[in-house]
Amino acid sequence: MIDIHLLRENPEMFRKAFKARGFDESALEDFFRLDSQWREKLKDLNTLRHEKNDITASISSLIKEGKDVEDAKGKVKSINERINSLETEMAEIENARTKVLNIMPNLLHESVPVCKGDENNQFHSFWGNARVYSGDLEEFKNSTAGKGKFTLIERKPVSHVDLLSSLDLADLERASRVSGARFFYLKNRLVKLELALVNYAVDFLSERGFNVVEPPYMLNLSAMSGATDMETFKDTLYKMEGEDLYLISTSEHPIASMYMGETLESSSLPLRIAGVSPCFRREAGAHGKDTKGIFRVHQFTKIEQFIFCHPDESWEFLEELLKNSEDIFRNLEIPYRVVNVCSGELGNLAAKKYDIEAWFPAQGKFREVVSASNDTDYQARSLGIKFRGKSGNQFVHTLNSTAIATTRTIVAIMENFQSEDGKKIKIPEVLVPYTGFDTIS
RNA sequence: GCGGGGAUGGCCCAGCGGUACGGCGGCAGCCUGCUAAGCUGUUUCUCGAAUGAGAGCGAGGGUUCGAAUCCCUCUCCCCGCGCCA
Repeated sequence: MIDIHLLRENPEMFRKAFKARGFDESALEDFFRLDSQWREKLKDLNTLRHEKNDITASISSLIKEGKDVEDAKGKVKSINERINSLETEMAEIENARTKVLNIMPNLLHESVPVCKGDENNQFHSFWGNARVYSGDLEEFKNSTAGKGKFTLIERKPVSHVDLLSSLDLADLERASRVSGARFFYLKNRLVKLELALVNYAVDFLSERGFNVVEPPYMLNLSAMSGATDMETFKDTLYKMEGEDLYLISTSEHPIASMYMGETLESSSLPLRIAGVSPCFRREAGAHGKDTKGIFRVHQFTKIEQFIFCHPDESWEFLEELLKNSEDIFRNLEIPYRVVNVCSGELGNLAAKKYDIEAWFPAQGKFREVVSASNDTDYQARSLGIKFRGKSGNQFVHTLNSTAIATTRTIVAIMENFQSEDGKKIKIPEVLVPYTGFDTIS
């Protein structure tokens, strides 16, 4: 949630962010109309409550003096009626105001490119030496502003979907029978590869000062809507029938809400937390995209980085999160580019977001494997997470970034580490101590 | 699931129908010729330019002129019993 006081004082700042994100600016007018109504009624309400408190206090002393209090009681009764109706009116106005406020997006960092469409995300950097099939060279060069290093290959690598069945690494058909499309049974060495990725990421982040957490896989509505923007996420989340519980779509949400309603000591900041959990996503509205294989699925495991920090430090921490994720992909030897996500494609919470997109030689494209965001105080305000500062309590800043999403990283390994004949997959060196084998064939 | 006990400010804890006591910690200041002790103030949210006012005792209802306090429903925690990987 945005800062209501800041909004009242600097509406133009928010109007600018609305425009850049392609939001309907009428929400601002709605807000100011409702807010001034609300404030006016609050004044009346407080006056009435004051009167009431005075009379109630006087009743106490009247009783002690043995005087009649019926008259005073009557007055309070009529004041109570007015208070009640005012409160009802105010609750309605406040609900409407909160609704408007909840859909309002965060302000933007000045470095965020203003435009719409993923294709307009700003190229930031490239790392690696990509294996590029001649037919994909154009796409590769365009995607890297000509700065991408590459080695041309004669044959396009086999798709991960074909490898899954030819090497007996997953059973998608039976999964679809028992659970539906976009589910999978992972099999054999791919299971170990997934566990290796998890363990590798956990060790990596532990070394970089993160505390590891396995969070609850379900959250109640209050925590979930504090941690995310339910308006956008309602199509993503699975709801448990008959329970006030939602399956998490990322461990970002249970980690963010871990400190819901708390005021932290400033000496405890920054809090670096790494979460390991499955992620459940309905992927509604993704029909027709990546329908085969395990690239886009309803359930996958993810290791997530999360930071609670002092507001002055969050921009440095965004770079730290990006660096951690980049280092992981460098260590895995997967070529990637980093993009600065443009204003029109940012989520409501993020003030800035970097995506790491790995090169997928069989698809001939860069695809998102990591998202690193600074949500500034937006998420912390919705969740009520503060710290005790020198000049009073303030909201912390929160940041999150993927470390490894297993399924996509597995696909990236299958495409980038495939032998020429498409019959073997080499295991990235850093993972071998975790897998116990160096090839899948 | 059953019975019993609980939930009060960052933390600990008192109050159990008349408007939240005290301690610890944090912050600010004072004092002391030394980072110790002591003293004073402050410590949540909302509205207001401000003196100020209002709200707030796990959540939501109810009774009452007045509820942290009494009643009802719910959530969570602790202790026992039961069940269970």
